[in-house]
Amino acid sequence: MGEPTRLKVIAERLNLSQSTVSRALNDYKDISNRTKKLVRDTAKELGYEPNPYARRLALGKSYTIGYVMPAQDGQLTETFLGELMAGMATALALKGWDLTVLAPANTEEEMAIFQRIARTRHLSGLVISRTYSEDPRFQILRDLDIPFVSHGRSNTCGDSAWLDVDNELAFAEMTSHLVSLGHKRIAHIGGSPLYNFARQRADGWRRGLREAGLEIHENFGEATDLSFEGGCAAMERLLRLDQPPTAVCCVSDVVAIGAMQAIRSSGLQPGREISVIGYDGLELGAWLNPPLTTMRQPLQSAGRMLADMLIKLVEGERKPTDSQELFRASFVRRGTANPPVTDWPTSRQEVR
Amino acid sequence: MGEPTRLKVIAERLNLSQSTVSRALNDYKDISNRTKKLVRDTAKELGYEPNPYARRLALGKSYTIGYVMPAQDGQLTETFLGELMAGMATALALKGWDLTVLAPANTEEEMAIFQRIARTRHLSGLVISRTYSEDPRFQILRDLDIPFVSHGRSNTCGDSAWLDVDNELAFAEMTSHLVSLGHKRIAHIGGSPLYNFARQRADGWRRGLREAGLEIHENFGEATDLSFEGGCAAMERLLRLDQPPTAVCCVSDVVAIGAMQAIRSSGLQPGREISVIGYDGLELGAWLNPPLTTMRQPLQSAGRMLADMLIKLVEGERKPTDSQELFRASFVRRGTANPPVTDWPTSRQEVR
DNA sequence: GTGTCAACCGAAAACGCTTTCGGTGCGCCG
DNA sequence: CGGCGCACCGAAAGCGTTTTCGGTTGACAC
Repeated sequence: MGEPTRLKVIAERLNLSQSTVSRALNDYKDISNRTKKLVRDTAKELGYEPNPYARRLALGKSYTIGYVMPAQDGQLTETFLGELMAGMATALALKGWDLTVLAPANTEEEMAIFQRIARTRHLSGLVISRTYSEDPRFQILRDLDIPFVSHGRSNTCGDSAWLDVDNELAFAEMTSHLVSLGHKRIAHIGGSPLYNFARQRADGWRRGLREAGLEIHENFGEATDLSFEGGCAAMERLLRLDQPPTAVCCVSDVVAIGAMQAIRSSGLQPGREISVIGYDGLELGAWLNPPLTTMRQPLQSAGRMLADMLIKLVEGERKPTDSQELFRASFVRRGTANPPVTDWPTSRQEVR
Repeated sequence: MGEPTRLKVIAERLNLSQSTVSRALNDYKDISNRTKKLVRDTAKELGYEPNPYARRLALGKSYTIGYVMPAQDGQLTETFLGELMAGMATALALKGWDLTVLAPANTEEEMAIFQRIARTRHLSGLVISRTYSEDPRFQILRDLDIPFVSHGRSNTCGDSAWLDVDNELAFAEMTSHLVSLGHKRIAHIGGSPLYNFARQRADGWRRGLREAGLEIHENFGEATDLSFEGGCAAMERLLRLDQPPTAVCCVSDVVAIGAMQAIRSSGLQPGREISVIGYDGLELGAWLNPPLTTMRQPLQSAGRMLADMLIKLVEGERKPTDSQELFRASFVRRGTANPPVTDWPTSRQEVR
């Protein structure tokens, strides 16, 4: 309805110039305290809010960053998107910045978006996620001189800014937890090593075994789809081994749930003959029986941190090399990680 | 690195005025075809992209809409957020519009955001979601004259624009499907009627019963938390009835999974003694055993549609009253909806 | 009484785009 | 040959800020 109030009207109302009003509001020191107060009061009274686009034009800054949604390969059921974005949005709003969403359908579109940003500078920074082990985006964004923070590291991330959870540590801990329960035959169902987090988690599993002085059976290291079916198939392969594992670390909760399914349909019970640990901390894991033991990474706080890091980067308050944050995942003890049972797999034939 | 190319440089390069170049690019009819082609070619060659903020300032339009994330009451595990936002973002990008995310922590913050938008007009429209049966936001946004589309209807939505899925129809269909399987004692585990979709779904259940000529036992109509525990507790209450139901329609998959849990822990099997149907079409429902029968609503397309509707609204190409879209949920047949077994609940005592 | 300095403010340019208005040429008709 | 209309383009204003630069006061010292 009513036209927004502009600098002009509050200037006219006070018989001041626009520039005085502007400087009063921006707390310049060559404006008397009396007029500052006067200006601020009437600004508040009239409900003045500066026009962001005029402001951005004048200042040559965009006060906006973009979040590049993970390319929609499969389903976009990533349950973490909501929390992560909420975290970013709130942290940005605190400083008057905006968050815009970019949803490239494929790599070409993503590249086109990067090019456009480089040309118009209408976004002053980006947050990218779902990083690959060899991820060309790092080099491209550096070449285009677009400030960015990645959620997840990469082999190619070089000196750029990132925030990651210590996947390797998490899976080392997961493994050693199983060791402390008495397990000796511990397998890993991982994802494609093209995904950097999958590689890190597999590394963590190996490190956990090494630190426990256990041998690494390479046929205990499965790589599969990041899906229920993938976990199912991988677990079936493990179950067909001569000496199957007594515990498995799974790259994700969804994969773990698939593994549980495979265990159950071979007549065994997850958490008894074979312990299972997932990763993600999905709520739904608690609804299974037995409820899935897992590890959870912080998301809202990660989102806030990503935003804060990027702002500092854009403002030049910090260099990329000083913007590298490693979060730690926390254990969620539920029902599928228990000491091994003694009569298995020795008595395996009888079970079938 | 390099400064973005501006109108000025391409004007100088061609010995034309800025205004000519601008009009050439915007296809004004008082520019000769020859110069239009000339201008466009060098614009492409130099990789020209207009500065969006200058453009928005000059035109007085923002070419940006906001998506108000559901307030973070509990967990933000809404699995649909990603898909919905991806749909909106892609539809907007097609027309050169931006999507910004708003994440108010509570109602006061939400109101403050609305006020600010009304003052600055820096967003030309909003998409709101998670609507309540009595939702004050409709009136407020109308009063503030902010164009908006709601994802979900409300009693208070009046003449405004909305996109909704026909919840009532879905639950009527769900119920009549159970009737066609032979069920006569069909219960409903719903959510708080404060949520409009919960009220609609309960209505659909009643309508399904009515259309089948079945009596409506009001103690078959449960209302509970939208959570696993809520579904669990409600189902336990139903199981304690003298004559328990042989089938339940659940307001959501998560609630349905809770109900399944309660059924199982009372010694019965979901899909045999008691059929269960959920709603949402969550992937994870397929991983349970038996896999959960459910209904799915379109999300990516809903997001695209929401964006398109809002653009038309903002551009004045359509009135809110002509922007009301009703989607239809589709059945996902899995394993928990089967004909009733004959020896139950007659032989109930023996089962226990 | 003149000069100096600080304190305070206004005029105006700039950001990069759109759009109105007016002004050239040219052909064409009367 | 005067006038008219058309096709094409440039100058300039405007969008709402910020910021530079300069100018006006008054006080104060010399």
